[in-house]
Amino acid sequence: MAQAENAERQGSRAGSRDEIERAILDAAERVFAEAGFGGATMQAIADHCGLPKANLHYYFASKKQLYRRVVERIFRVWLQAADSFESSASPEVALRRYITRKMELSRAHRYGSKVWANEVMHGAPIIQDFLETTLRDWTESRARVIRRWIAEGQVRPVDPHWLLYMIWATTQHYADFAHQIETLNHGPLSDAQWDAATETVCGIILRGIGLEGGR
Amino acid sequence: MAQAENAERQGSRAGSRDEIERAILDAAERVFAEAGFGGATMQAIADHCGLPKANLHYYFASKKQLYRRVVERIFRVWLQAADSFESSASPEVALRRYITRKMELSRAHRYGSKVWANEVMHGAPIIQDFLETTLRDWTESRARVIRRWIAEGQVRPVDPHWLLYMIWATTQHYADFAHQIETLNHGPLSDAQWDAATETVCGIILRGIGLEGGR
DNA sequence: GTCTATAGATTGATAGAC
DNA sequence: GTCTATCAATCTATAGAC
Repeated sequence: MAQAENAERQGSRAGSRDEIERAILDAAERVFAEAGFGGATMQAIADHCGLPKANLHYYFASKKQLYRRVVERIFRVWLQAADSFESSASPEVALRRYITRKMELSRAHRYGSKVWANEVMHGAPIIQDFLETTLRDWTESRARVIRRWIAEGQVRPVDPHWLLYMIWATTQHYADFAHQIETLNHGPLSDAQWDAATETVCGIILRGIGLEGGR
Repeated sequence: MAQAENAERQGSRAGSRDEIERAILDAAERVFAEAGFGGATMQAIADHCGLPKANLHYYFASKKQLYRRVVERIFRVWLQAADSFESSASPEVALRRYITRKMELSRAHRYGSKVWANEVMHGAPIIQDFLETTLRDWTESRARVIRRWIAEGQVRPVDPHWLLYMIWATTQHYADFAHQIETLNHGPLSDAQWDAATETVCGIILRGIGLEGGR
């Protein structure tokens, strides 16, 4: 009943507080991605979610805080993809699944990827602590797995870091440089093209470290 | 004599007009890279080259024009790297040389690479015509070369575009995400690490498309 | 909880003395 | 060609009516 009262008070057009916040975060993610933090304006974000500008300051105290919430949300998506790198699986399965998941994320969360890239390019003022803790721990943990594969003779000897950077770079490129890719492609990639690109990325990397078609 | 008069008139501290413009462009490249176009301020650029803010407007009419000049300069560096992809060479030599050159550029021109990435991520408002002409022509020309290699059985069958995107993504990642890499590495990459990363990138890609160590 | 109006701060750009 | 002072525009953030 308290819920219904609440909905009443909010008027008919508006959704719940969570829904409105999500709408604002979606709009902000897109505007931050396309204009950068400095180039983004609260007015543009308000326009993109059909809200009066002042309302944004009711839900989020400041532009900086809104930006921080956007970045935190992207971080959760990143963690989700990181989990798909299962150290218990074979190198073929683990890497193929991880690369595929990262490609899917680049397609589904283009704007999030761009915000992340912007944040890192600008020196990671917001997520520096995350880089030094969660990301570093995750990277070293997977590096150990890859070194184990190498010791077992399953994978050609490479520094795991250069391999991981290559996977991150290549998959995220399809989001961050989507505009360039779509210009060269005379339009957005089709489903078939996404599949082909994913397969090619998997193929080159797996074969490049000595997997698939062995020797 | 007219030259000496000119130097006289400019005062003792300042260099030639070209030197001052270059100093401004260097500073602008760095500030645009680290803050984005919207986040960059003329004041910050002026501080970075030790000039009063108003002088910037004497040499460059507007912030937008200064930005355009920075991007044009980066484009010339890009063209220089593109030339290292020699279609007359063997696939091993051509690709290894191109990748190596791109890695060198990522190391030498970190800020330029970031400005380029920013520009593309924001929809390439300035360089769109270049993407549709020079870049597209270059890409299709090299795609034809790669398809020829494939037809000759020298390279495994892959869509040349996915291969080129992979090379661009991986090499530019070392500039654009330098902050993340240096955080994970506990400091800048050493000469030996740059060499090792370059060698690993070459090795994985060449082997991934069936070159080096054949089968 | 929503919206209009505006205060307060920043910044791009220019005027004018030197 | 250099530098100080300042205008004009823009944007974040808030006040206050509804």
